[in-house]
Amino acid sequence: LSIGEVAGLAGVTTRAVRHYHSVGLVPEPARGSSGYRHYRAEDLVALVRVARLRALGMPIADIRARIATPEMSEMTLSDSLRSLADELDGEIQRLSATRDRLRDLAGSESFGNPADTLTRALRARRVLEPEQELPAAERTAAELLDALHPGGMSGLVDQAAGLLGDQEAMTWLAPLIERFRAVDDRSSDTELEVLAADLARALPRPPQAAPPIDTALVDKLLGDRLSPAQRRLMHLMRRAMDRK
Amino acid sequence: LSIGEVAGLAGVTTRAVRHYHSVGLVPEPARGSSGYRHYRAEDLVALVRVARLRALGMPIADIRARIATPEMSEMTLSDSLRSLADELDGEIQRLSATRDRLRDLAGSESFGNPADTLTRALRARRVLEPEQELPAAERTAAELLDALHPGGMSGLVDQAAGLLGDQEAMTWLAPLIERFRAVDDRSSDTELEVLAADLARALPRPPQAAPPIDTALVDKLLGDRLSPAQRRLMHLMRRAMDRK
DNA sequence: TTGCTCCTCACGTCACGTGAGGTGGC
DNA sequence: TTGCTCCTCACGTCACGTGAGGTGGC
Repeated sequence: LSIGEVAGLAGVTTRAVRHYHSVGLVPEPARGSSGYRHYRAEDLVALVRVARLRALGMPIADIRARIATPEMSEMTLSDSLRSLADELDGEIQRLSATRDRLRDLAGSESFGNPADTLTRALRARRVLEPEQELPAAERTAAELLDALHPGGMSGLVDQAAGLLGDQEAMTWLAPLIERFRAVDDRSSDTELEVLAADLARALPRPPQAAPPIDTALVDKLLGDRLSPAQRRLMHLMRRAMDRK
Repeated sequence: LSIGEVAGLAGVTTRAVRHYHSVGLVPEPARGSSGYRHYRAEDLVALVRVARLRALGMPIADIRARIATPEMSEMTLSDSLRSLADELDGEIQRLSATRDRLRDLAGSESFGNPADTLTRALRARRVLEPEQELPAAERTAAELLDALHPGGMSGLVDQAAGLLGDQEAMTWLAPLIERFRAVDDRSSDTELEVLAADLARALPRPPQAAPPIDTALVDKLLGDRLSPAQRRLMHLMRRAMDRK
């Protein structure tokens, strides 16, 4: 038989057959005067054995080990088939989880647009007027928050939904947002400390679910984005939150 | 931020970050005097965007296409997420099927031992005596049949179970097997023709489920294994079966 | 001063796929 | 004589992993 014929019978390509020869999985058959490989029954049997295991997902190294020690008992073969099945179980679970998240994200319409997502959320809560846009600095902040939060902006919005949905909370949160936006270098230390304390009291403690992000990194990121006064305010707030 | 810091925040390795730079997925950030990359908020945002899509299984080429045309609508993004999910569905199905076959084979104890499987089957049907071994030539034939049959030897045995399990059939099948084994070069053409006709009448038509194997290939394989008389017998049988 | 992180090549991974350039077989 | 199959390099795939050999930063 020619290489194309045995390949067809084994259900693999000729390239795969040559590959198995080159790595020693299947011995080279005899050659004719033209250099063509001539396969006999044993050669086909050896090839099909390998092709079957490959089709089941067994790596070449494992197949080689099995061929090197043909006295390996059936028990051991059953065991390795079972362990391949177990590995597949794990992979199927991972893929299923990813698929479910993909379907969620495809339906949520908020993936990859953190600023728009936040704008919509704030408008729905009347923190922004229907036609009012988010200030540029806060759009950047939204993208950063989205990047740092494992669940992205929609996860953040979900997490903050309790606060944003609470009408009573909004009556005192809105003025705080105004005061935060008004901070500049002319704000006095006393003002900053009072605002920091007020904000720390008002804001919910971040749930431990989100892995803690090194505050030094956040500081580095925001360093060139905030005014010195805002940076001092953030530090005061963080200290106040930590004591909480 | 350093490359290690952004990599940690994005949940990837530093090598992956450099790779994204080298293929143009994430722009190179500014460098310090020491040659170190210095990442700012935008750089982190760009990196996390890519890392999220990669974690969802989107190929780099697709991510690049999406970045090249940022005006691509949310609809299109939802669509590609959905199509990724659909691809995963297919892969999950394939993996589940393979896993099930692995579990079957692990339990069947007959994978990879066609001759032993056939010996057991024949002993159970009393075609072989309990201690009688399969003749060497028939062991080879069993391995070849196993290799050529898509379901392997256990599939073949299952397929032949109806015939082997039928006590009445065995009463006339056993003598036919004896007559087949006795064929040699002294057998006359008439004898061969009669035996071929008898065998063709007795054997079940192979079910069409098994993909037909080119008879010329089988002939090549058996050419050096059978005596000329046996080859003639096979040809006569095949002709008789085809007419059936 | 000692680790630790960073830098840039550049080869390795895994199981073949895919030409490139040439020759034998029906 | 014309396709078709076969032959042997040898690079390509995919997304990085892994040293190798060297230097800056805390």
